[in-house]
Amino acid sequence: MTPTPTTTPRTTGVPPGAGSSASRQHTLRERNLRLVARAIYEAAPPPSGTTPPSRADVAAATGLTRATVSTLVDHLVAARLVAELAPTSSQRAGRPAVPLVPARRTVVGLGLEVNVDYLGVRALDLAGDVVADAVERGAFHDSDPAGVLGRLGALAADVVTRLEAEGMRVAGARLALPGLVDARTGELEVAPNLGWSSLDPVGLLGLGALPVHVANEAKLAALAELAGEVPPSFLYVSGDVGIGAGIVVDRSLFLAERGWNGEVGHVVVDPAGPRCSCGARGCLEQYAGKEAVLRAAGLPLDAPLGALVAAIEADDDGARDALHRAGRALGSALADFVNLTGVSTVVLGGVYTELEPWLRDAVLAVLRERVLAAPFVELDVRAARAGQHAALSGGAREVLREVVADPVAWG
Amino acid sequence: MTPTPTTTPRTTGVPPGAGSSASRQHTLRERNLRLVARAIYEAAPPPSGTTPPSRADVAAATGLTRATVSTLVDHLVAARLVAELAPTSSQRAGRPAVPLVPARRTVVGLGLEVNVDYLGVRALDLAGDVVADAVERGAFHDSDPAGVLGRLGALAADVVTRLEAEGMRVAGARLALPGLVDARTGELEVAPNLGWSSLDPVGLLGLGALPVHVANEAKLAALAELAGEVPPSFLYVSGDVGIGAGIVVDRSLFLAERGWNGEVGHVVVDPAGPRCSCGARGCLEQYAGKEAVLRAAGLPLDAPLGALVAAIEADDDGARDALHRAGRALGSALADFVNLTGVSTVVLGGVYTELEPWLRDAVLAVLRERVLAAPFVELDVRAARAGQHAALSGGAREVLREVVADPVAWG
DNA sequence: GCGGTTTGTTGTACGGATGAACTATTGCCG
DNA sequence: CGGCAATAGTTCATCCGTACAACAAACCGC
Repeated sequence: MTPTPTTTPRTTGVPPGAGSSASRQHTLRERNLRLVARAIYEAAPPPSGTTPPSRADVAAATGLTRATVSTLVDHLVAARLVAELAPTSSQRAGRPAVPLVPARRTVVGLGLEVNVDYLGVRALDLAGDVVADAVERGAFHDSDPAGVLGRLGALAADVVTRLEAEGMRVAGARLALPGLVDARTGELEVAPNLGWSSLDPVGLLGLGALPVHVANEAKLAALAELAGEVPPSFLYVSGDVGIGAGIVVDRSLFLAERGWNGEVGHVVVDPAGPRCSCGARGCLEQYAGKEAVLRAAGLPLDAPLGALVAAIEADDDGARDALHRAGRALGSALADFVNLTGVSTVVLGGVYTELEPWLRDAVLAVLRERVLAAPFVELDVRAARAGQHAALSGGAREVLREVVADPVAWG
Repeated sequence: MTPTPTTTPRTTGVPPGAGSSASRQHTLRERNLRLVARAIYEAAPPPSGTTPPSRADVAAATGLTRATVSTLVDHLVAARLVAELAPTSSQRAGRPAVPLVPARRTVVGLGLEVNVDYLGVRALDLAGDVVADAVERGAFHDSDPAGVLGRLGALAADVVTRLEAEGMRVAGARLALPGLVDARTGELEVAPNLGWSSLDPVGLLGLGALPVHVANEAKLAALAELAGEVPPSFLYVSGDVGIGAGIVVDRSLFLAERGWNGEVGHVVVDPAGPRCSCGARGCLEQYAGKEAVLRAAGLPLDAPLGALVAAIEADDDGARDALHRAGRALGSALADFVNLTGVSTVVLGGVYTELEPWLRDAVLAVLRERVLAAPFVELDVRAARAGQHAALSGGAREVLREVVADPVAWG
């Protein structure tokens, strides 16, 4: 009866993206390559006392045969993702093992960042070494996105050409921005402190073919903590003018929907409190934001953080008290955070890192009072350990994590 | 030099559980079996108008060859996980397809629950049909765990023997409890409304070899929503005396660390508010808990929910106002929840389901004010659709999800 | 009833992991 | 100093699961 006898698109009943994709033979190889790469990489950094693993060690750890591991490792070595050290004759009998370590200065990841008072580029190699670092101070409050991102792009391009001249391959880049970034599209919705909104930062960088992903600054900074010893899951809270957070679960970022989580700065501490820029009343930001703390301590809003530390160390009771009250408010909001996410470790980043000695007790005390599971878990509050401009390191690290997760793409 | 020449345990440098395990040939088959099973199962339920997929449809959807899909489907049919319908001669040319559907009454999952006023067992088959349902009312406030769980175990054992007599296999069970359950060990730390603490519920059930996992009631109830049409990620908030929640991300439960998340009942709404049983002040429970709402509406604390609904429908301004205020408080706590998790859909469960018509506007209004990403996402607040005793269905469903995820174990 | 069409099956080829040898290189001990 | 035990890494035949292509089966329309 239908006049058009064309092939009618049938409703098959199977939804299109139902689950992951089909596994073929080469999927197997990819997965095992990843397994071997991870075994080598995760063995490397913190317990530096131990010898790097050999092919046989990797075989034992992964459950693969020595034969299989051998061919896989050969691939990784050929791809310059893994390097062999000189066979160190151990004190044991038998043929000496060939230690396998992450390759140095072969493949690098790039971390980019624009924040209120600086922009920068950092490159890490697979061993975690900083092979390039370029930070420019500036005042980017209410700045021009095209100009600033163009400048950052030029800086990054310089770094890339220099590294490539030295024979390294740049695997990709992560751009950290202090705002709401759509984890799916990579577009920036709004960055209040920069005065930016609704733009595509990757295009403005002008970095050509280099794959660049964009993310929120606090979230990339959270990933930088993974370079050291941390529990597999933690909340990274970054204090600045605003207060952002990254949720790390099993060593990877929690990004439901579009990744707009961790907005701890606008958790209500007191509905009768002062009005916040977001329109609500009594947001945490009004108690524990950088400006709120400086004001409470009787310091000018543009005072450097060192001034606050100096005041405390000079036994300024006002300053100490300001931090104590900020810590209680922070604890209150973090109690909600912990109650809602079930993650029991809090890492204090941003300006909180330096202030941690005077914040920690108050935060922890409130957490102990208010977290329901407190009797059954070990609550932990600690300072971040990733150093200056953590988002740069975290971003670069994340690029390399992808390389290790899919070594085939880099063979 | 060491006096004992035994093999010294070497420090290999590779951490033991580094990543997943090795992929062998049969891993490939397992993964593809899962893929095929999912394609068939996910195609089945909601768009019932469409024809079930054929082998060729599954091949097209998964990217596998028709040949491969054929052998895999044959396995699933032999394992009685999938059934073939009669080849329906469609109106198209060509050999008629054999529609593939989830098998009925072959493998079933069991949902168990003990709550304050009832205990029950429910069995679902792979098609989602209820094949057994046994609920007993009771008053289990401050009850004896061994007695109550023993009774539930006996009830479950009856169901199991009856179903097995009919030729079905019981794949496992999930026990829902209104308290803090350790997602790793399955132990119950505390269930205030039952007066239980520090016990191993699985042992007290006495169900022998049947694999039973334990989980929080709200979390299993959340999973029941997946039977209908829901977004892949949502917050399920279950109102009762206490207020619990389940966080569903990409159609599976978010369970960081020990799964102690979603404690939205103790988010602070007002630090100057009334004291809560948890020790803090102004917890959401004091504003939007069942008893708080009844009290505010001028009803006795043990009044049935219907009384509140009746009062509202009789234009009782006090009752309507009580719900409006509860909705505002709920909205405030949920705004924190949404800001912290980034999940923008809220499903109202428990007593909130029935009250949703009078809660929704207030909740949504506060969310629109307070969620930072509100301008960029579609916030949604809706009533649960899973029906009575959702945790029973959610638990049973979860068992079956595991069966489908690893069909090899049931071949 | 015959070509066209779609479904499902059969046989061959190929890629990748395995396990059992085998080689390589050391320490230990007589 | 030479044989032996021990450990690391490699080689090769085999197995397993998927792809590809050809084929059989069952329908449509004309």
